[in-house]
Amino acid sequence: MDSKHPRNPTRSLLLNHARRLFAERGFSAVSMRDIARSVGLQQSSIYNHFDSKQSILIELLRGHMLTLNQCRNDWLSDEVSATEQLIAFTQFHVAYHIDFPDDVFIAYMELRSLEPDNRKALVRLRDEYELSLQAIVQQGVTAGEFQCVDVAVHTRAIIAMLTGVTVWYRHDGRLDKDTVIHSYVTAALQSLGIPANDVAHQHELKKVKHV
Amino acid sequence: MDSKHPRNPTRSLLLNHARRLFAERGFSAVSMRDIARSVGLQQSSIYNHFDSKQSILIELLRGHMLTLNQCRNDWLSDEVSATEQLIAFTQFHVAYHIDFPDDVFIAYMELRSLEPDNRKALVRLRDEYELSLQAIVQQGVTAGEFQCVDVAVHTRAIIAMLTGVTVWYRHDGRLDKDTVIHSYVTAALQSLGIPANDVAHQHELKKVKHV
DNA sequence: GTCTATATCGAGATAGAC
DNA sequence: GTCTATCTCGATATAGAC
Repeated sequence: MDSKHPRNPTRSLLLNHARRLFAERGFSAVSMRDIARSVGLQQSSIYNHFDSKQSILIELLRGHMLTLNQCRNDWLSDEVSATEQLIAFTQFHVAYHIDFPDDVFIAYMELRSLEPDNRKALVRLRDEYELSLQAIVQQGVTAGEFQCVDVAVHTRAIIAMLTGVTVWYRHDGRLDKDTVIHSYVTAALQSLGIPANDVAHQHELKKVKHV
Repeated sequence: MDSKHPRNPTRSLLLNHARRLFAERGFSAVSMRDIARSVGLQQSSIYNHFDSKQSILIELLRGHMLTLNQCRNDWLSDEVSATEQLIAFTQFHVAYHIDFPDDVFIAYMELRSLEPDNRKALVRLRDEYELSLQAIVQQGVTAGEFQCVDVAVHTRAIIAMLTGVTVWYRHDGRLDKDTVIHSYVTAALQSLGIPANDVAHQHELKKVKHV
């Protein structure tokens, strides 16, 4: 059935509008009528493209999680120091979260709206992502580059700190994207005991390499 | 009407169960029947204690926000250095968030479920709390104790970092509450450029004073 | 103050014409 | 592939007996 092909334009439109609505109001508070009307269709027409409301959510969450891991792997290389890896991770994470805040918000809030099997698969992808940062932190602690009380707690602390950018960042706000990223890179590195002078130095190196 | 007095036991029971259900499934996904059945009542009996579903949410959110600000004011004194204030704030914030994760989660997620007027009043209380941390960070930067790129961004970064404890902390987990708090105090201070040795020292001082 | 019964509405999903 | 019409269910809220 061609209508269920990922590149069907009506289907893509529905996905994009559902993403925005789910992020704004929450999955349970959005009706199929809301989604249909936002793209100028009748409610029943959605079922030509998706099996159910839940299947729309699953596709949004799977797409986000897979893309996040894929982009992370493309961006990072593991042939550098833990400090350089942390800088690269932070730059990637904040930039991605600034660009796709709706996906991030839905992934954070609506995993519970999934049936158990679907939820488990997505939690695995989320854990994979978080553990990739934990490996960096552990490597830095082992090498004596980083100082922290507990690697697992500190990893979660950094992830939460960076992800919070989605709550307040606005494209027309006081600070531009690069400044915001620089702020978070400094905060993340300093949180692990890297002095501010070294931060500025390393950060600059990384920016020349990757941006 | 006595049934709507705050200390009515059935009313308190309803509030407590609604809090747990809203945190687990989200406001929109919980029905009045769910709340009533969880305390052994019929659905219509709730209306003897609350005017509407929305009024239950308002009472939970208002209670949380007022208590949070009140407890913070009781805990902190502003006659010490910015570093000492930050330690006290972090200890309070993490401890409170460990103790009342459901309130925190609902406050984060369900402000959007409120009608505009009610939402505005609560956003004001939330901002008041966040600005109290921003004042500490600003004081530390001005005094040369703290290093950061942008005070507002770094304040939000710290709040998000600390609040994240609600996502993963379990009372029967690997780490006890004091160790978790110590981890976050270290992370917060280091993020502002305070060296780890000083952190251990100051933190100990603070613990002796307050615990 | 709790109950049963009911009103009114909107939800997700399906059937079948075009 | 979209439409209209409809099914079935459960939602919030109210009325009135006890």
